[in-house]
Amino acid sequence: MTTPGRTYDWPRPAVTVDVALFTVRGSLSALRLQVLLMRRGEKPFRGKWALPGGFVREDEDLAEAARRELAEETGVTEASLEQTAAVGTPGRDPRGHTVTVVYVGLVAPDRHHLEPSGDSAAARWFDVAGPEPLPPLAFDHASLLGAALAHLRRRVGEAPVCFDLLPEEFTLSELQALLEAILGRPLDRRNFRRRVQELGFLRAAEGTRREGAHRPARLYRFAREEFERHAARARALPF
Amino acid sequence: MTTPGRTYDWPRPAVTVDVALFTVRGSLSALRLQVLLMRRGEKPFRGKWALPGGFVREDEDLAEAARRELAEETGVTEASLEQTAAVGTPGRDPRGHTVTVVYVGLVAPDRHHLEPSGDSAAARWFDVAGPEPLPPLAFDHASLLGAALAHLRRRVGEAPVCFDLLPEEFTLSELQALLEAILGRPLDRRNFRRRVQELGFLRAAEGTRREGAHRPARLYRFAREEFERHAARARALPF
DNA sequence: TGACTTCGTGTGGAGTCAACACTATCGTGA
DNA sequence: TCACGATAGTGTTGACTCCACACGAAGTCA
Repeated sequence: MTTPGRTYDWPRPAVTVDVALFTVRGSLSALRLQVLLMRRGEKPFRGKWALPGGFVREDEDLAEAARRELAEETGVTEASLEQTAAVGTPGRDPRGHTVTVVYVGLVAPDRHHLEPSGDSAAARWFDVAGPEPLPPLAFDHASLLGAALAHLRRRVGEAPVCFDLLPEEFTLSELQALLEAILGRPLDRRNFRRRVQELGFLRAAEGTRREGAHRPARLYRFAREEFERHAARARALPF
Repeated sequence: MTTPGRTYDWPRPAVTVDVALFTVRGSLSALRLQVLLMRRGEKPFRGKWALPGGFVREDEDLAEAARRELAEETGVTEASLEQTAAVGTPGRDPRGHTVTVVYVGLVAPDRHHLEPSGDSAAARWFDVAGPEPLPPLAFDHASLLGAALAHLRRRVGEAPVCFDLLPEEFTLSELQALLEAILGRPLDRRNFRRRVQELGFLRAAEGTRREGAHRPARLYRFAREEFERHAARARALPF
């Protein structure tokens, strides 16, 4: 903030945003955490997979740029994004000095259609932890992805981000399976149920869900107003 | 990361770094947390106080830019900086669209001399929480400062950042006073002493420090090698 | 030598956390 | 229709962690 003149005309680093967008997919008993990658259609790294993202436009907010790039490249429009970090290591982009701001987001698997468009040849979901490893990524995106995933896992216990991934009414088993998929480890069922119910922003809904040859499950809704009221109580969930 | 051509020539946002540098100053019984501000010598906001910072140069790493700007503007060279967040709200800089990456750091009050130079008219330490409030800050720096302080307070229990602020040998009372100043609240003395000693990377040094008409205090050193070995044990201190 | 100041130390009670197993309810198929 | 399989739903206990709290020790100074 110390330029002598009115404007600053020296060579500037470029500014990009990259989005690590996660979803969960699969049957309740085998939910898999997935990340959205795009196959690059242009140089550099043509043909390699990368996080969706792109250049920030003049007079565009960072979060807005992240949303725009995500929508343009993948058709995903309704994702709540959170900033992870900014990275500007020289040499990370062969086209020139580039500072990227990484965002992380979560979307429901059924609330979006992949519509790769424009200069993006293809967009695909990849299992984060599966039998086959992620493909090699362009730029330093492997490292960005790792940081984004760590951020998501730290964050998912602190805020009700995950309720966006569930239908309006859901069962506690669904909620638990969702968190297990994100965290990548199993949770104790009784402890889990006790805690989330003590939080006080789950409202029992009418009816149950019959979904197989077994006892039906109670349905719940996320009571957003209760959550906002008792935001003080919403200290980190110990997951 | 989707430019069609080799380079990207559209108007770019400028990239700056800003540093919220904190120190503690005062007598042991009344340490005050202070932040380093500069009085701007140029438009815009000439005459207002602001965080030190400036434009990132071509092919310069973000952290390196933060260190350079800090050194150029204030003469402070040995500060370990940590990234807080990136902010790029349109309109936050009247000169044009500017994305800033905020760093937070801590320095010992006696290990630096303020050497405002170049285009900086003045640099001064201000009490963060004192009888007189901070002056109005340029740009959105008040908000950046708040976020940086929150980051520091979250972080100070997780890593031994604060040992940089102490002399080679220090007493537990000094360490406690330091943390109290940073956190802005008192800590229970016995709990504090028990915890830090259980961490296992304080090594008792020879001798004591006589500093008044009372019982002298044992001296300790920070055993960095022990810390690195038992980094696993270095889970968050419950401060 | 008495007063003052900070140093240094341990326990008990409350709350939190993880581990753990059985009954309830439904569908299915013999 | 009855036995089986599969998931839903529910409490307790022990270990650990956290916080609150008070008094003797060791030095200086008047």
